[in-house]
Amino acid sequence: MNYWLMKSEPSAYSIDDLKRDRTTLWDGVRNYQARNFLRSMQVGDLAFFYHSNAEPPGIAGLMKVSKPDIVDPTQFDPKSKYYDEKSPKDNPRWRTVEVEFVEAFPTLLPLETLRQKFSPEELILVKQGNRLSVMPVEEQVAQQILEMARS
DNA sequence: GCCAACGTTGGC
DNA sequence: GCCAACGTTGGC
Repeated sequence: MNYWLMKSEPSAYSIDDLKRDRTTLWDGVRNYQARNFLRSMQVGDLAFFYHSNAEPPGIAGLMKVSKPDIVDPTQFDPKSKYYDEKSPKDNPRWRTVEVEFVEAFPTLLPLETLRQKFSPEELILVKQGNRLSVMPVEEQVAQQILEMARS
């Protein structure tokens, strides 16, 4: 079982939206490194739900991978903002996963707190200029995050 | 809204 | 394959 962190702008889709929907398809990721992480996710993996471009930004909750390696349908939808005309139909470029709501933390764990607690080596998220929207989290770090978030 | 830090594109 | 120009992300 692996831990991950996935970013979403809460104005587009928040932890409360996921709580309401119970599951969602994490579509729209158009970065190869993030795509590769998505492809390596397995059912039961846990992922932190990070609110980016928020005030303040931070980790809002936890979710679980419920379906692995799904072809992202938005790449073939000309009306979608994630449409990719260059993606071959017989070899889709963009994959993703379905995630399931696990919990919303009592209070948001702000990026600032994470910066104080973890070095960039421990948690890629806090590396300056990091724009990756899907990233792995070390198990030890994940445990500490859970402890902080739940207390 | 600004802009630094990226990732991508395309000419050469 | 290099790299300048461009577009995007996301903290502030």
